[in-house]
Amino acid sequence: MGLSREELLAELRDAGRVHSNAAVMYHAAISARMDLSAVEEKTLDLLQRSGALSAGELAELTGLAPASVSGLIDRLERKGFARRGKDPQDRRRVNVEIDPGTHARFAPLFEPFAAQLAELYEEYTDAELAVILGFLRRSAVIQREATRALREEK
Amino acid sequence: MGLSREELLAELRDAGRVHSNAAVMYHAAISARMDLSAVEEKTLDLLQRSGALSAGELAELTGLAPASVSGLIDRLERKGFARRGKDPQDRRRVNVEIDPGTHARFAPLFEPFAAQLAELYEEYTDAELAVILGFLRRSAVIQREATRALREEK
DNA sequence: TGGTATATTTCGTTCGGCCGAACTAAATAT
DNA sequence: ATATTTAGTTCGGCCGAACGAAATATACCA
Repeated sequence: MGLSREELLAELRDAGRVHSNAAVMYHAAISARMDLSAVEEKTLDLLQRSGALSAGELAELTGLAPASVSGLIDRLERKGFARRGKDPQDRRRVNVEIDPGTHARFAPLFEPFAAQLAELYEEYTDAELAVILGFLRRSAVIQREATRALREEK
Repeated sequence: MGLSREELLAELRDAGRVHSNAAVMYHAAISARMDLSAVEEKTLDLLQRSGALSAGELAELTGLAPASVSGLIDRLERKGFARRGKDPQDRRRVNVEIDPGTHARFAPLFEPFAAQLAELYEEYTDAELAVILGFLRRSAVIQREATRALREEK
C-alpha cells in the first residue's frame, strides 16, 4: 500500500509525463486520420471555440501571414471542415465558420476512447472524481500559463 | 458543493478535453523553442527510451523511408541532439544515440512548469495524490490503446 | 464624388522534408 | 574467392505550405 510522499511525488512526475505524451500521440493520430495538419487542426479548434472568425483574426491567432491564411481556408473548405461567408456589416471581411458536420465527423473517432474513460470513471466515488476534476482543471491552467511563458519568453 | 454524479461526469469530460489540449499546446511550444519538428521530437523521445537505435530501426519506428531517416539523423546531429556511432558487431549499421547534453538542454524549459506542478501537489493529501496517480496511469493506458486502435483501424 | 485606408486574394517564389533510385560498404552464403 | 544480400547514404525531384508583393474589392471620410 504505502508509498511515502516522496515516492508518490516521484511517481506522479513520471505518470504526468507519460500521460502528457499519450495525449500528444492520441491527438496526432486523430489528426492523421482526419488528414489535418497541426495548423489546420489548431484552426478548427479556434473556430470551434469562437463560432466564427475573420481571415484577419485567424492570421492574428495562428501567427500566419494573411496570404497563408487564404490557403489555409482553401484547404479547410476543400476538406469540408469550414466555410467562407461574407460579413454583412463589412463585405471586405471573410467570415470563416466551422462546417456544422465537423463534430459528427470527429465523434466516432473519439467515441471508443470516451467510452473507455467513462468506464474508468465508474470505478471512482463522487469524492474521488471531484479530486480528479479539480486536479485536471488546475494543472491545465498551470500548463497553459507555462505555454504562454515559453512562447513570449525571449 | 454538491455536483451530482452526472454533472461531475460532464465536467470531467470537458476538463479532460481541456487538459489534453493544454498538453498538446505545451508540447508544441517546447518543440518550437528547441527548433524541433514533430518527427524530430518523436525521434528524440524514441532514443531517450531505448538508449540507442539503428537507422533501420528508426525507419521502422517512425514510418519513414530509409532515405528520409538519413536526413533526419543529419538534422538531429546538426542541432546537437544526437550522434552517429558505428555498431562494432556489424559495421554497416549506424547506431544513433541521443547526445548526453540533451536532457540538460530541455530541463530549464520544463522547470517552471514542474515547479508549479509541485506546488499544486502540495495541496493534496497522500491519499488524494494516490487517487490522482492511479487515474493518470490508467487513463494514459486507455489513451495509448485508443491511439493504437486509431492507427491500425483501416 | 474622389481619395485613401483596410481586408482578402492572387501570383510567383522559396524552403523543408519526403521519396525512389542508384550507389558504397560490409556481411553472408556458395 | 566470388556472388548475393543487407544497411545506410547520396542525389535529384517533388509537393505542401509558408512568404512578400501586387492586385482587387469594399469601406470610410472629406
